[in-house]
Amino acid sequence: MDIKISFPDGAVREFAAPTTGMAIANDISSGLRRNAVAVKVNGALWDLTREIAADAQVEIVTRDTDEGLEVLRHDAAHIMAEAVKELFPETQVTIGPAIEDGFYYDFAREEAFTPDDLVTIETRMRDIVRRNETIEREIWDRQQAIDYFKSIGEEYKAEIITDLPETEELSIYRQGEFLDLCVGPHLPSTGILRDGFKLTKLAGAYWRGDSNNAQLQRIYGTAWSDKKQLKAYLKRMEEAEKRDHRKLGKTLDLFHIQDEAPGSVFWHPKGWALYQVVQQYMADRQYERGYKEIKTPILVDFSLWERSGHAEKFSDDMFTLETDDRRYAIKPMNCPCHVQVYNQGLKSYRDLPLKLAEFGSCHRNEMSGALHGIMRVRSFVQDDAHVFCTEEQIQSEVTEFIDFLHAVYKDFGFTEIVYKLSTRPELRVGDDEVWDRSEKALEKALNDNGLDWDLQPGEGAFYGPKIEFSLKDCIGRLWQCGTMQVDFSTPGRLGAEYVAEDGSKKAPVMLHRAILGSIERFLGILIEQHAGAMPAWLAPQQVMIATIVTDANDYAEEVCAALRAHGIRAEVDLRNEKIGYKVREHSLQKIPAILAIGMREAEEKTLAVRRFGSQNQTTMTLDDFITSFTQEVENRELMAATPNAE
RNA sequence: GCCUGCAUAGCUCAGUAGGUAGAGCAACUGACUUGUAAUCAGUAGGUCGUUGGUUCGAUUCCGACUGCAGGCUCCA
Repeated sequence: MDIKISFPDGAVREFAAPTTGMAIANDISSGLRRNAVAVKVNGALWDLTREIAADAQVEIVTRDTDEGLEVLRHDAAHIMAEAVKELFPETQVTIGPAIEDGFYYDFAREEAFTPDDLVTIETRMRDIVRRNETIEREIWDRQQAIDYFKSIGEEYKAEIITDLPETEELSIYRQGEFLDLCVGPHLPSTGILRDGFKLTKLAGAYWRGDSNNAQLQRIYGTAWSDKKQLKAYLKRMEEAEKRDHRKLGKTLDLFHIQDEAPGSVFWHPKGWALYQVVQQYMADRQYERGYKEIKTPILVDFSLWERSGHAEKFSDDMFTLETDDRRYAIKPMNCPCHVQVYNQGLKSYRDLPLKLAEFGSCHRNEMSGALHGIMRVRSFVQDDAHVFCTEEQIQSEVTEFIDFLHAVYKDFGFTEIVYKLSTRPELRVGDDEVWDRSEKALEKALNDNGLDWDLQPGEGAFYGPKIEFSLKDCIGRLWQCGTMQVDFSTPGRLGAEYVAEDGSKKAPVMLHRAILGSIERFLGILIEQHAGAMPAWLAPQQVMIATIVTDANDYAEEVCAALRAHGIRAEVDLRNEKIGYKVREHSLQKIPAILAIGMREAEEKTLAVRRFGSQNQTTMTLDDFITSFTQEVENRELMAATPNAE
């Protein structure tokens, strides 16, 4: 009997039933068969060797596609597990998925793996690939599977199966002596993985992601369709690490952190200049959009935190101190203080929405292992603001905020933003009906803006749902920056109210929101985004005036004074060095414009302008330079447009 | 906080099978007055993260602590 197989290009061909993905690929071309790793049957990923017995829509998945790579990476994880079981039979295997760029597998073993073990394991993996073991899919009975894994000491696997829904079909993949529970699909044999993989790092990971559980040993690896792709990836990572903000913070002399103040930043003149540009920019944009900037205390009596609910939920993260028989907390958040400002004087519905903003200095006693450069610190400043509004105003305020955030991120050059919506957790305050409305409001705002977003069920704050806006660092790690949180609880707890149209007193809704998140974290991402070469409007030092001969010093000073008078951040380099030396040094410092001044320029009252990223020089008058550079800064241009961008 | 690893000059790094360390750049001094990514010569610079132990002797071996890196957990 023949079955009809239709392909993505619309073609339909008949095959004798049953057939397989492998047979179909082979029938199309030997090249396709060689590159095939799986097959999509009516949209579901299947093993190449699995029988196709009825008419179907079929697509061969090749090794260089995203889905193909996922299969390869998943197989790499299984092959690693097989290698580990061969080398260290006392080890229990747990789970091992494919992840972005690679894979990992979590192992339970008394003894710790060493970096040397990684080399041994990788070598054994290559043996297994060379053996080209057949990988077979088997359907097992639930109890049989539990008994089997228990019998070989794989308690974790048995636990996984026990927790699977009864209805689930149990597929077990067999490769050589190694059997693993897995939904698949997998390669027909281990040899197909080839040699585009490498084990990268060793880490601890909690069983089922819960820090109350046992800690397992996780081995990470990366895997690609071939060795060339692997090398390209390793090269990419190496290049990306050059953009690390911690490295650039040092070489560009922006900031440092030292042992005596872990998680707190010492800002150097150039770093602080950048910091202030960003903060002032934010202050101006907020002013334009009707925010009122305030400043509240850092040290506040602990009782306020008890009333706000922070003491209960946050006390582990709070720094506290006792003096004169009073207990204080160093604020970890600004919200309770903002409510105190709101509470001064009677508010009417006509005052809403009231937007109170603060560059609030917060301190949180983050766990030592969580600290990371200036991205995750213990002392940071939030571009925090609280919008006090009525329930009816939530929707428009959230929409307005997303628009605001986009405008800001665009100015800084960020285009890739990851959106997440976190909804009601189990432990929460407020009626479900109110939660329904606020979650809907956030969801609608995301959808109205046509954004792709991920749902994080149960991840919301106890007082309300939130949207998280995350940006990626140089190696693709995600950092939450912006946030929008709906809060029905805090205003009531802290006695905030307004007089409504009907004369009754009501508690306002509070929207906690930040765009940069923390200025420290945002600057870290910003530095990595631009690889330290900041656009003119952000560059801490915008212009360096470098003299060629000492006789040009006076003119150089004159130029510097004129630039500074126009608000341009300029310095002079009068050192007795060759121009080539100065150009090299200031280029390495990634200064947007170097103005070289020799006798020619001094006599003609001109400048030789060299922009960062270009080898060219353009001679122009001081006035022309000031005009064009000022324009570039005012427009917040991301790329040097004039005078000689490459 | 947990797991693994790391800590040598201002920076980037080398080194010691246990006998108190070296390079390049930077700094300082002198010469050179220079035209777009490193001018030459000389000088100086280190309790080898802190702290216990083993040893005749520890920067090196072992332990603790602190910090950092990667990951987990947690978060802006």
